[in-house]
Amino acid sequence: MARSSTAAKHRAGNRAARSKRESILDAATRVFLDCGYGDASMDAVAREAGVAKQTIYSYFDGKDALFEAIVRDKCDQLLEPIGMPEARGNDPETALVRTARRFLDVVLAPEGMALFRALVAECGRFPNLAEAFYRSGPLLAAGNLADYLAELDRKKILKVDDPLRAARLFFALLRGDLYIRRLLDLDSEAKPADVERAVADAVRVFLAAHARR
Amino acid sequence: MARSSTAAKHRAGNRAARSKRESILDAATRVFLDCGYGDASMDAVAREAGVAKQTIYSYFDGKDALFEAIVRDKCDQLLEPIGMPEARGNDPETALVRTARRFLDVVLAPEGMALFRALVAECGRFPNLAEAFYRSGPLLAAGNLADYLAELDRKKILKVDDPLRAARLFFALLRGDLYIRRLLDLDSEAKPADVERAVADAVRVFLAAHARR
DNA sequence: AATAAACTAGACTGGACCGTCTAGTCTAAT
DNA sequence: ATTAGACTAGACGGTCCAGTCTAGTTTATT
Repeated sequence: MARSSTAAKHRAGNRAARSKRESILDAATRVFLDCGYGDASMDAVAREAGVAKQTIYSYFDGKDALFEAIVRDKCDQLLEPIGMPEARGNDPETALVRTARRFLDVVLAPEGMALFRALVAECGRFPNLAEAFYRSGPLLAAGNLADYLAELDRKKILKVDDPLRAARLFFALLRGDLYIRRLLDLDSEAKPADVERAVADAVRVFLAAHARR
Repeated sequence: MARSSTAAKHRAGNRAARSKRESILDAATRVFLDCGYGDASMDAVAREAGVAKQTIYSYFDGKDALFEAIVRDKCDQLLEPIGMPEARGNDPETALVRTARRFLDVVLAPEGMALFRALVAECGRFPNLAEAFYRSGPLLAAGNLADYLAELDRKKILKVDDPLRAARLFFALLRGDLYIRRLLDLDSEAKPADVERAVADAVRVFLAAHARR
């Protein structure tokens, strides 16, 4: 273990190395999410990062590894707000509206969409990435909401027999027409008014279905 | 207009030419939907179709045109059952369950999923294909269901203020956890029991939200 | 049978791109 | 100043592939 390769040092991380690593990651994120894995070239990443191609290979093992790194990075970064449980006031409507808004803001945004499209496109090549995304995104979000719904059920505020299933249905309601159109890139951005309407619709239907009568 | 090229004759379509054209389309469908546009090679299509590569180019203008052709083909073919309006009995639950089942059978099936993944992956390169899919799939299906819901509202069986929005929400409910997991290829096939549960959940929530009280 | 069109097998061109290599430059520590 | 490690610019080998071309074979039509 006497040998200490360049790559190893980089992975450990000086200050300078970290910043170089990050600028590579930034550039790679732009290139990969813009072009997709197949059409992204390592030369383009190097150019975008203002770095020699060799430098990329001293920080990352290859194209696959770089792609994995940027996807995991963006997953952590984008899904963080979705993963956090919403403030649990006793007013379910407010909490649901906030949860829904936060979800759609991330999911419909250009970066979130590009990430998801890349994952869908490459799920055959990188099944582990798809799995990681699912766990830290949809699964975590549904779990958190389920906890809150269970609480509302205990307090007899709503009637929620199966909190996890209910949570998943709530997020499903949010993946409506707007979502499909964004996924197919038919709209380049979601208009805030449409987002607000999607939120309101989902909350209304959800509350109607789980009202205590 | 005296000239009659090979390609022109093929487009007009003998019987033999049509069958050759179809075997190319079949092979191309398999290759494109298996590998994705980028990783599919024309040599692979030729091999799979049992045809010389030149023959493909005498029937289609190039890789793009071939991809367009197979996507439009599969759209027409797969989305046909979704586009048809459901028998309109006066029992909304039965009609909704049937509609939901038909939708999920197509959408979750390997071919339907592969088509949609390809569209999502290539929507940047082929925006017109995404648009065509949207119109003959989600838009048509929602339109048909909306007509039925409007009828139910007129007959005072359900309360549906905005039939089109309601129809879209119904289909959104069907794109739940099962759908996301299939889209990311985390499950290779949907278990019938899970499909049936997704159908029942969606119908239950939808009816609760639109019940006449 | 003759002839033209359709088809096949495979070579070939031109280009893109991954990953490596070389030669030289910059930076920082001794 | 010297020296080692990090970085740059660009060339290069190898692979893959879209689309074309050639030469020969099959099919169908007259």
